[in-house]
Amino acid sequence: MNRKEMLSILSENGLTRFQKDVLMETLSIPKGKTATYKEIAAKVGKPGAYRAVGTALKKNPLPIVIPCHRVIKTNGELGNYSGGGTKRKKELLKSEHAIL
DNA sequence: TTCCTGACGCTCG
DNA sequence: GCGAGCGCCAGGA
Repeated sequence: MNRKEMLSILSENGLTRFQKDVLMETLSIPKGKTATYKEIAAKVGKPGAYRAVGTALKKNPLPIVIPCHRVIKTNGELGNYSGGGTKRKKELLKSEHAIL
C-alpha cells in the first residue's frame, strides 16, 4: 500500500489533516523502533499537541498498517492502545524487538 | 461558538 | 523517588 492510498483511506474515514499527519508520521517509524507522543507532535509541527496525538491514534482506521503501538509515553511507559489494550501493545512491541 | 473530554507531560510538594 | 495537580491542543457535541 502506497502513501497516496493511505491518505485516501484516511480521508474517507473522516480524519482531519492533523490526524492524518500524525498517522503518517507514525507510519514512518521504522520497525523495531519507538517514538513518543511528544516526538510525533513535534514532527507534525505542534510540539504541545501531544495530547491530541493520542486522540488521533485512537481513531486509527488501519491498525494493521499504521503501527500505533510504536508510539509510547515519554517516561517509557507504553500508554494506552485501542487495538487490544496495553497488554496487546506490549506483545506487539516484543514481537518487533522494539522492547525487551 | 462554547464547553467538555482525552491512548499525555511537566512541575511541585 | 513518588503522587497529585495543572497545563497543553484538537475534536466532537
